[in-house]
Amino acid sequence: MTEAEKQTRRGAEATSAVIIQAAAELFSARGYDGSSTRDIAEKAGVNVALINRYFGSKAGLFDAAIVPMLTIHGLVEGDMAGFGERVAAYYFGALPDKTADPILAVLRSTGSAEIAESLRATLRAKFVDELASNLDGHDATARAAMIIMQIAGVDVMVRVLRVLPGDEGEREAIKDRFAKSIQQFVDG
Amino acid sequence: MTEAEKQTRRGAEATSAVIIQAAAELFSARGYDGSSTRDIAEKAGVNVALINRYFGSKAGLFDAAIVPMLTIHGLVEGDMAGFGERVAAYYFGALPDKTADPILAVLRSTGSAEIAESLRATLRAKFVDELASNLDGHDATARAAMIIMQIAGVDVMVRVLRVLPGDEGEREAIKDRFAKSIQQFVDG
DNA sequence: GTCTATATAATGATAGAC
DNA sequence: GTCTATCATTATATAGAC
Repeated sequence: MTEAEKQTRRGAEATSAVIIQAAAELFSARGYDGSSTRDIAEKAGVNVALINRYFGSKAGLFDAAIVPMLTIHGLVEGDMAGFGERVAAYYFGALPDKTADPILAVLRSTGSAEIAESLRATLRAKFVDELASNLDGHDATARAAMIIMQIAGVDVMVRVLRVLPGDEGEREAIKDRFAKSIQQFVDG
Repeated sequence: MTEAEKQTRRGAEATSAVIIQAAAELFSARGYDGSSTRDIAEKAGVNVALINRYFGSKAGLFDAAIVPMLTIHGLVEGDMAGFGERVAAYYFGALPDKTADPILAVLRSTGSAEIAESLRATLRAKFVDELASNLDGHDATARAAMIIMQIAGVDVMVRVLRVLPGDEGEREAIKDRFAKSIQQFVDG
């Protein structure tokens, strides 16, 4: 390996990718304020300076790593008659503890005014409006809003704060009610 | 005023009180990570050093300023038949932009692992269990959990992220559905 | 393309004078 | 009881060598 190769062995694209992956995981786990650029760089195995080189700023990295992942495609694909059950199974099932979850990243970053402000339009379009377009019948937007609010609520209480559920019996009871509560807004 | 009085004109109790008031407002507006002890001290009109003098640490101040305010007494007092309407009116009404709101403080502080961890038991007792004790019929805990999750969801989407509602018509439509959705878990 | 070194600023916390 | 002064740490971001 030549001296030049030592500094070229990954390439801009691959380096961006590993930074984005590390950022997505850290932002998900600790939120925006809780994730330092140093920690992200270390996790990615790159030099700190490269974060600003490729993304301009920490906020720019959040935009690149989290915003494009904000989607509900995984939830709305499939029969909408099983939507409530599907969402309930996701939140009250095995709980994968995914290494990167953009919704967790957003909910853990609500303390940053900069992030919250920049996300408003994106969340509206990618969540509320996108879901509404998958709902038949009237008042689709209000019904989509109710569903998104409930998903945000369960995410905060179950995954971020982990206040719920208390035990296994409670988990089943809440899961059942949650599925029905979501589904009623899908149905009308 | 003597030299001694210059350094005694408020007293420990009053000084603690103004610090707590300033902290409650700043933590509510910017969350834990977003509120520096210097900003809190400045807002309170006291010296920074007094924060550690009286509360030991920034976390100790959060405990003193936010945790005792975490209660749903204001919501559960009154006829439970009107609970859903009451909560909906609160979140979709004039929106007071209260200067201090402990729930906002918590939701904006979820990025801090230290805070989230220390709040778990308190939130469980003061919100879920407290509300459950105000519900008649079976499965009170699961129903209380559903209500708390929906309140957390509306708080995040409406007050913290302000993704909803889009306009006035939407506000009314969501408010109506939200009130009914809450009330159904009060009724059984 | 990647690094070292550093600028600059802010943080939480403490010691000790008054 | 309150202050000044400061410590020690950490943060984001940039300049410039290689």
